[in-house]
Amino acid sequence: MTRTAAQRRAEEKAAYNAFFAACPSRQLLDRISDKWVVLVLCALGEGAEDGSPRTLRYSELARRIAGVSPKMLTQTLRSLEQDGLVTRTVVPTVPVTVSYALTDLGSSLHGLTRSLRAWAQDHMDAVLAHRATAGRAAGGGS
Amino acid sequence: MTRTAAQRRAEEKAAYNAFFAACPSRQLLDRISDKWVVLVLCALGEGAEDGSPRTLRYSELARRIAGVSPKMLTQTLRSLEQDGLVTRTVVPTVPVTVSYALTDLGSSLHGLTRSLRAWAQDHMDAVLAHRATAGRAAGGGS
DNA sequence: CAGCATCCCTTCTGATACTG
DNA sequence: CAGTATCAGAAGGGATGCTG
Repeated sequence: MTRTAAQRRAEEKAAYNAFFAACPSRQLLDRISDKWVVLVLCALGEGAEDGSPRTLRYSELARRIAGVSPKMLTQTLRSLEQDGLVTRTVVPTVPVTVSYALTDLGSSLHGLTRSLRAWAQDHMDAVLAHRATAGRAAGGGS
Repeated sequence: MTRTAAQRRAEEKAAYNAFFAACPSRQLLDRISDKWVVLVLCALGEGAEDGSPRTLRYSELARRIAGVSPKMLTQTLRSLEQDGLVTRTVVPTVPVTVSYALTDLGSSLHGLTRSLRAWAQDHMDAVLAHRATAGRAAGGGS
């Protein structure tokens, strides 16, 4: 059981492994593997590569991400805020104004979510084609 | 790259856009934004960059992805097979043997899932730190 | 070994309605 | 505008038992 400090450090460095059920990274993976998370990060990150924060208001996000209910949008934003991926800024104007923006951490994930969205759009036809042929290859079908 | 505004409009209109609720790519995005999908693709794709298919048996997958129930594993594999991301090969040995492997389509997504898993593992500490400070920011920290 | 079927509980998610 | 609260239905997901 005796381990050197170097060994222990190396172990801690590779400590997180999403293949392990008990690993916290599994939960994190579950969180970011979410339709709304991907779309929110995509919306907030679009056009922000140049460094401009691209802050979006709550209603702007809701408009951009068609079909999202206020509940899910709020829930998603809250979890992202808690995890340090987005910032929430409240401006106490008369009709209160709330704007959201990506943090550096969020930006680092945005690239992936954008690719994910792009993949879904780019390969939609291929998947659709496969679904159409699937199931009839086995001769099954009543 | 010179495109008229009309051409660009037509192109955007025709393309899949996950921001639209009715767009099929929204459903596809929802499908691939799944914990088990990510882990299965990660498991099947590991070490397959050189072209070796890296086929895994059902039980091997189950062992690798700790904590997955047979139900979820089968369900995930079926959906991936239907969408043309993995192939399912049955070898009629006495104890029947079933192996799974990524298709080209699946391989194209594997890079993203691997990055996703890596992101979760790499930024776990940062997220954990943020969660710890979240909520107590208003009352000062300890 | 590799599933499928079933039960059953939990979580998620989407309307709807209401508030500061 | 930017949420919050509540409810009901849908889906997720585990445990168990059973096949080929």
